Amino acid sequence: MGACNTSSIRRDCFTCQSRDRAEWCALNDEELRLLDKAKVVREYRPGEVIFHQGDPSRGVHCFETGMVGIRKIDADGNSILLGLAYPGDTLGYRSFLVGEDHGASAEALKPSTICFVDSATVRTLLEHNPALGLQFLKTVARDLGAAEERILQSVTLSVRARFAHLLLVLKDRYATSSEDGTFELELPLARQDLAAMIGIRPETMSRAIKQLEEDGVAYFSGRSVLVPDLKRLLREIEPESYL
Amino acid sequence: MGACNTSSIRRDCFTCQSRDRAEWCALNDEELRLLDKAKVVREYRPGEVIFHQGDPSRGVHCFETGMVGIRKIDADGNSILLGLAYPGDTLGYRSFLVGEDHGASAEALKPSTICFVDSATVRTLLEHNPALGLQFLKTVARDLGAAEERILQSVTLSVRARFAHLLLVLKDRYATSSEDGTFELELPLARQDLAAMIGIRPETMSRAIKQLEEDGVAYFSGRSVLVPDLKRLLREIEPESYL
DNA sequence: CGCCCATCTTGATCAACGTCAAGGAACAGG
DNA sequence: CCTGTTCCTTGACGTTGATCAAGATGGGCG
Repeated sequence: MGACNTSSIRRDCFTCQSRDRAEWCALNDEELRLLDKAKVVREYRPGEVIFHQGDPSRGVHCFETGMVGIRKIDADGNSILLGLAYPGDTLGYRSFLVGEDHGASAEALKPSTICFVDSATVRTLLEHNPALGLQFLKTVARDLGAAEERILQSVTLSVRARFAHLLLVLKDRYATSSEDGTFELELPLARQDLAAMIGIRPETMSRAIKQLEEDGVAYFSGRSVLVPDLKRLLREIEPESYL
Repeated sequence: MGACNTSSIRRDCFTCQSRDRAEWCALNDEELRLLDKAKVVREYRPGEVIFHQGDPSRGVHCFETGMVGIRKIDADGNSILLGLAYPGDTLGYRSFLVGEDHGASAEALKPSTICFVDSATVRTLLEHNPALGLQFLKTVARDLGAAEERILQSVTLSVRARFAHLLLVLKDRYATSSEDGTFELELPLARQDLAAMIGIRPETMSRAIKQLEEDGVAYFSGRSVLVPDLKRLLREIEPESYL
């Protein structure tokens, strides 16, 4: 699609708003030019897959706008959402770095614009600019920390506590008003996917929601959630508060 | 082994056998000299802690000989073994990279020799030699892949399947004979710690062991395990084999 | 040899979660 | 407006693994 790609507007790495949030902020003009020339932009509609688990890694994906989910499936067909990705994130960098096939799938959850950069280019940039590697190092180290935390939580915490935790994470990004402890939340995910985020069945998610409502911790209606008291929610993830 | 390196003998980074297995293989002589001068060697007895979860990161630890366990505890006191570390591994690099406190503890499980390298030195080396950063990048990316795999397994697989999986992992390092499908295994861990590796209680581990014995999959006696048929064990981690 | 202590095992019980099955709600397309 | 489809909820039930409480085992040491 040459110079144009969406509704006829030129997208390039220089004006990409996501760039400063990404690892690529380490690049200088010359390197950016290389990146810009190599990238292939593509729009994805909700449900479309950016790459499949098991596919060979051919490069990395630069997330420009939208929202995508990282999904991992095991041999039995059980799947969980490993996480959500947002503009500025780089997708599929892990498989690229270790030279393995993709260990998870990425699929658009909202309409998304994502650039693809082939392995050779990324490798050139990495060798050329050490700072880029250090940026990636920080990102992947952070991700690793989060993953390890999640391993612990998935074996020690109850569904209820894990769900409370998820709500708190989503709050930071999707809470509309957070004044006196009350806040409202517009969920970016369907029930199924909420369930997949914490590795449970949709039925169990329904019941967890019902319980939280019965206990007055949170009220759900469609995709919007009302939390009347942040402290009540926080108490859900605390150890038995012996007060 | 070069200058030798056991009790009361000079240890240096040049003759360290673990070096070529580690990220530090990227260093040249000059850099090695810097590392060698900065490092502080220390012996740890089983049970001794190298660093505690929550401690600020002051640098990284280079594993020379022995065996250590990485343990993570949550607010309720539940703990799991995130993994085992061996000579050649670098410990605590994650916290160092993101500049956070240690997210887990490291404790010696066997007598171990471990060098400490302060943050300033590592930072200098990283800035000085880009290849070192790329080495770390590979390591941490690999670890992240393993962690993500484990998240999925911990929520989808049964205790039995997770235990079978653990046995297979330990097999690669500790199996004595692996000829015709039969093999024997000398476990490096006590039951408690085996349990902690897959996030279950010791009681449950006992029962899992009993079950595997009743089904003829594996026989346990103290720390040695006899697996009469590898295929039987493999079948434990497969989806319901509709054969 | 016998004792102590830690570790491991066993049993009984219970809550949590998955599974199966059925019914309801929301929504797009005709 | 109806209809099919997908998603969500609810109920009944079974299984899994945690918990609590005793015992058993085994190794180090006097």
